This record gives sequence, structure tokens and C-alpha cells, in this order.
Amino acid sequence: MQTAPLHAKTVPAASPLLAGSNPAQALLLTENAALTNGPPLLFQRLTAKEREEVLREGQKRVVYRGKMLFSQGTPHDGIFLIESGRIRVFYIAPSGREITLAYWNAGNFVGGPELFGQGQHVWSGVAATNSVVVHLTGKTLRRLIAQVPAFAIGLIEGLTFKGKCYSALAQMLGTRSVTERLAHLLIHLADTYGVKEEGAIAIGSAFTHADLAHMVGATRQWVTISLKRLQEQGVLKAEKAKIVVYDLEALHVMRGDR
Amino acid sequence: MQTAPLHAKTVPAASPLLAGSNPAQALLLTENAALTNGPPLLFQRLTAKEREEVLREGQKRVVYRGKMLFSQGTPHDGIFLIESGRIRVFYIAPSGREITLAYWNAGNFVGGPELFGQGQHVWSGVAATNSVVVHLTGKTLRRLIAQVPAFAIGLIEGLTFKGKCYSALAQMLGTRSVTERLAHLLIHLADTYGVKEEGAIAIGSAFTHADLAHMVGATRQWVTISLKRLQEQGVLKAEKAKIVVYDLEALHVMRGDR
DNA sequence: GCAAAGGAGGCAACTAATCGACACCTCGGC
DNA sequence: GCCGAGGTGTCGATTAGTTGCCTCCTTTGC
Repeated sequence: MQTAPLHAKTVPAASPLLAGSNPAQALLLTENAALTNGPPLLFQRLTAKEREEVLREGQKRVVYRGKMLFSQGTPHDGIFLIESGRIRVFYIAPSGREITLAYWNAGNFVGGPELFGQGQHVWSGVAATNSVVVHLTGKTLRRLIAQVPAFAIGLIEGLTFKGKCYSALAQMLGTRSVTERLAHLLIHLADTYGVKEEGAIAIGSAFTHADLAHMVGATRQWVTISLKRLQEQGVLKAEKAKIVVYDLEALHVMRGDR
Repeated sequence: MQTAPLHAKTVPAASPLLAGSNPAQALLLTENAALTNGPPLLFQRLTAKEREEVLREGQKRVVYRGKMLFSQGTPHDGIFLIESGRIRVFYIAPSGREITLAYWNAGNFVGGPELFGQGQHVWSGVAATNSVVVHLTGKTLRRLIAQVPAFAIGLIEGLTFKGKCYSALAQMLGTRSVTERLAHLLIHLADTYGVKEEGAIAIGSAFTHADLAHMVGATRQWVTISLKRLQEQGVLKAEKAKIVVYDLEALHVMRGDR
């Protein structure tokens, strides 16, 4: 629960929320079809005036990379709109095993699982990069829903989208082997962050093996072994903080869609 | 997609939706805390007049046990309100592996993943018991949301609840072993459907081993073996169509919460 | 410059879980 | 009565994935 002080010296990049850019909403173990079909971001449904109104109602908060925004088991009230940055939402089981539900980007909201306060967080949120969020309490949310109809619609679509993401994640975890899931994730990363590089695709991700493991629901070691195996097969090459995919087709075959 | 003809002779029990009963909303691999904390059913938020209005807008459909309500890959439009009965929502991977997302009871809605039409079903729905559903198209939904505010709130809460269910399922599948998941499910079944019986709890479920396997994301054989193992340990006794739990505490230990 | 921390990578032992196959049992229909 | 379908019990082979531990390499901070 250590959030960074607001008087900090270095301030993250300015609000893309008001600018209205539309990057991918989230990153998780799922075909990106579900993501590209996502609804417009919550804020894009609003007029400039409405946006200002919403932002005015909330309390701005800066969260530095690695700091917790909210923690599993603590009481919650309302949601956090992500103004800039990226929040990783994850769950830790009693056994210590951890699963990343998703990385949510600017324009979406995190918190929950309830909208209107009461209850405890059943997962945690940590800043994956320096981020700025706007906290809207349950009480404020109720008022905004009544006052700004477009905000209500945006919330409904956001919730529908989250439902899609989580059910897709459950589908993956319930029916695919770890190997298939890793292939899946690599394809997704290549599609989303890949840069073409003379026949190959370079994923310049900042993800560690442990990060990848948490996304596919496996151990760090297994990811290391699998990546090594793929490297031996000539499918890809893992360099530090960079994965170069040579044979995307092979990954598709591993995933089961030829 | 074989729905039963409306002129069928045997008609399922009459609508508990209008009666306003409140059974568990759903059955799935999750601690029942998430379920008991669920919001009031969609219809309980409405006045009798509003209920009638909603029911009038939709098209009633009878689905017999084992018949598909909707199928993965087919285009969809709107949602199905469950008036009576129980619908199993499941996903089949290309490999043939199947995972049950949830059994939804009367009072909830299924379909999706989108509310307002467009797109394809990414999962299937089959009647677990003879059921009556009301189909509301995307167009109708939009109109109802605008006309009946309580309906909009009910939808939001329903969506939030589904999000909770699916994320909890992902948490389970991502961090627990099959054994732990089975223990979890058994505890949940005992809590929900269990009948006290001289120190033991009898679960008179109609679930086959395959049904249980689909819920925990495992194979039928593994469930058979695990149940046998538990029986040898004296934790429970599996009779046909009935499981008697002697040592609930042991299941809690297996699950990891002492 | 050094020390500490965290990540990458490797490896051996182990077990949880799958896969495929088959035999059996029970129930309902003809 | 026989037959077929669907559910259960079991076996052996195989693999997928975990656990625990250890080394090396970077990065960062002092």
C-alpha cells in the first residue's frame, strides 16, 4: 500500500486521457481479437466538458513503478481510472502462487471487484510503469452515473470488456497446456509490440521470465526451459530484455490454429 | 442449436422470476463467499409492473435438458434471461478439452459476451435441466435500459457479478492444483446443496464425474481416481448420484485454508 | 571502486496429471 | 429377454510441470 508522495520530483508524462488516444486497453493471456474488438475507452465516450467533470470529482494520485495501488484483502471503495501508465492486476493464492489477471493501460479502470465500495479487494494492483490514476469513490460513482449517462454506458461497456477478458483467461487456463499458453502469449506480444526486423519480429518487451510465468500461470523455471527449447528449435531467440521471433508460424502450430 | 418446440407436452415448472425467490445465482468453481455476496437478482430490483414490461418485450423459449441454447461460433444478438431452470455455460478448445464456466440459475442472464448483439458467441450454453428463458435482443436491451433505470442498474450489477465469478475462476485455475480445485468444489457443493446427515453431509448432486471434471478443468479419470483416494482416506463416500462427506475439515486442509 | 539485489539460466529428483484403452455395471427401450 | 448408451473403475505408459538449489551475470546504489 506504499503509494508515492504527490510532491515527488519526477512527474510521469501528461494525461493521454484528455488527449483521447486509443492504445490497446489491456494486455493479458488472450487472443487479441477480444482486445481489438474492445469498446471505445471509457473516456472517449464523453465530451470534453464531461471529462473535466469526472476528473474534477476524483482524486488524482501518482503511483511509481513497483508501488502498490491497492492490495488484496484490504477494504476498497470505488475504482481507479488510469490516466497514464500501466497497472498490473494480480492475485496471490495462499500457497504463494501468483497469477497476473491483466495489465491495464491508460483509459481503463481498475479496482473492484465491486463498483460501489463495500467489501475487500480480492486481487492487488501494482504500477507496472510510473502511473497517474484518478480515484472515484463509490458515492461519487453513483452520482456520476446518474448525472452523466454516457459515463454509465462507458462503465457498462468497460465491465462487459473485463468480463470478456477474464472469461477468456479462464478458458485459456482451463483448456490449454502451459506450452500452448506461452505460444499464445508470444504471438500476442509479437502482434501487439512486435517490430519487423528483416523477416523476424522483435519483441522489445521489458518482461522478465517471472513476469511471463505469472501471465501464463506457470513457474519461472518452466518459462526459462520452454524458451530455451523454442530457441533450440530455431523458433525464436531470447536476448536480454528482447525476444526475436523467427518462426511465427511455428508458434501458431503450437497454439493449435495451424 | 436444437431448441425444443414450444408445443411440447411436458412444460417445466412455472416462472419463479415473477415469484421473486432467491436461490444461489450460479454454481461454479469458486468460494461461495463471492456468491453469497452477490447482488440481488436482476429481476428483484424491478417492480411487478417493470417485470411485466421486460417480459413482454422478450421472446419466451423452452429448452429441454441437454439441448443447446446457443453455440460457440454462431452469431449472437442480445441475452437470455433465465426464467426457470439452469443453464450450463462452457467452452470447448480446439483440442477438444472442455471447461465449464458456470451453471447459471433462474434470475440471471446468459449469452454474451457482448450485450448489444454483433459478434459471435465465444462459449456455448446448454440446458442442465428443463428451462424457460426469455430472449432480449440488443435493440430491445437498449430501449429497456433507457426506459427502465432499475433495469440498467440490475444489468451493471449482474455484469460486475459475472466479472467476479470469471476472475475468481481464473484465479483458481491459475494458482491451484487439480486436487485443491476438487476439494474446493466439494466444499462448495457441500455448503450449497449439502444435507446434514448424522455428522456427515450428503450432497445429492446429479453431477457425473465428467461434469465435475469439466468444472475443475481436469480429466474424467483424474476425478474418479481422486474421489477414490478421498474415499480410502475416509474423507467421503461416493455412492451413485450422491456423495457423503464425513470430514469437511480434511477438505479445508487440502484446499489450503486449514 | 565495491557490495547487494535481482534476474537469467541450469539441473536433478520428483509427482501430478494426462492419455488411451478396456472391462464392467446399470438403466431404459424394444 | 437382449441391446445399446452412458457412467464408473482401473491400469500402465508417458509427459508435463514442479520443487529446490546453485551459479553466473547485470544493474543499481553507496
